[in-house]
Amino acid sequence: MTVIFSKKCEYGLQAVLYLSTLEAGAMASADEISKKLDIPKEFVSKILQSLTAKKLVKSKKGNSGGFYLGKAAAKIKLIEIVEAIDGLALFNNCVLGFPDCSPGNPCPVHNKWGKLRNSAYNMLTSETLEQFKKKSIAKINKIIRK
Amino acid sequence: MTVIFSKKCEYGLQAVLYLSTLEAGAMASADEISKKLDIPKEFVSKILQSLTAKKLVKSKKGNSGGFYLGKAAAKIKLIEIVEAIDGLALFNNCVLGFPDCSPGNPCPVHNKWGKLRNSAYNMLTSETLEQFKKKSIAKINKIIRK
DNA sequence: ATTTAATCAGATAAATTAATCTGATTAAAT
DNA sequence: ATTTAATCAGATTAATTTATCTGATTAAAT
Repeated sequence: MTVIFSKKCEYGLQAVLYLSTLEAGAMASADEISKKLDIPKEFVSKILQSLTAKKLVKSKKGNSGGFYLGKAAAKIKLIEIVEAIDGLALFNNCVLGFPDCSPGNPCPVHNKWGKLRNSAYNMLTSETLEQFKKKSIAKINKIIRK
Repeated sequence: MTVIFSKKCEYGLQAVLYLSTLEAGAMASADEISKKLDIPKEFVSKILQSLTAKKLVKSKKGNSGGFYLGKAAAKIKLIEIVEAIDGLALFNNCVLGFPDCSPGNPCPVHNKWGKLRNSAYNMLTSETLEQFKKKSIAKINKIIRK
């Protein structure tokens, strides 16, 4: 294995980045998102449902319904999605799995990992979806559906 | 979830760090390791078996047998354990799960993650088990078995 | 020789995560 | 009104990871 985020979280992040590229007022169906990102439709649908429950995403039922961001892209940070899906354990637990890792009882890589973890946290908090928009559009447009 | 290393890998790293704290010529049984690190005996046994197959660890069968490092602690780096158990996908795959993430086709956090990933790699390659020895001893001695 | 305590090997079980399926509800469009 | 296409909800299945069990082999100690 070796993973930072669960598949659920990866898909959630991708889907939310996708929603952030839509023009104001537009929405995207689970089917559209699934096709554009090449991820299982029912799975992305479930994930967005859970994000809907947490107000990060909104949905509209019925014909021509779909999902859209729960608030302005300029007000959403990736960490919110991560927290909603995977939680913040990554930023609290010992990277080597030792119990009670802390400054007073550090594992062999405690300090190094601490710095890294802060950088990771920063990566997820310093920019908003709005600031990622250009890059998101570029990346999503290059995904080739198998 | 949200994990860097699998449980298997965490336990493997802990066990190898434990072996590195033994005095020259000594070995430790799966039972001893299990008790000292508070991890399931059969599991750590299996993991060390797989590391034995890869020559990172050696074992001696029979009464008063056990496991010991396959080479000098000064010649083993954490990355070798990680590679043997989890592989190096962490250092190759996109952190957001996008396909074909590369400088020419980057995801929104590609550059930031690239730097982080290098630091993580460095954390696992810059020091040997020998250099971690003091810290390993200190940490292991503070583990309280439940 | 026998006992004991260890690794080793393979099967199995349990738990978690990932993915899919089915049916109900909702609402726009015809 | 009916059809159609969407979310929603919950159940189910599949896959993977984590953990345990059983028995065989090995070798030191008595």
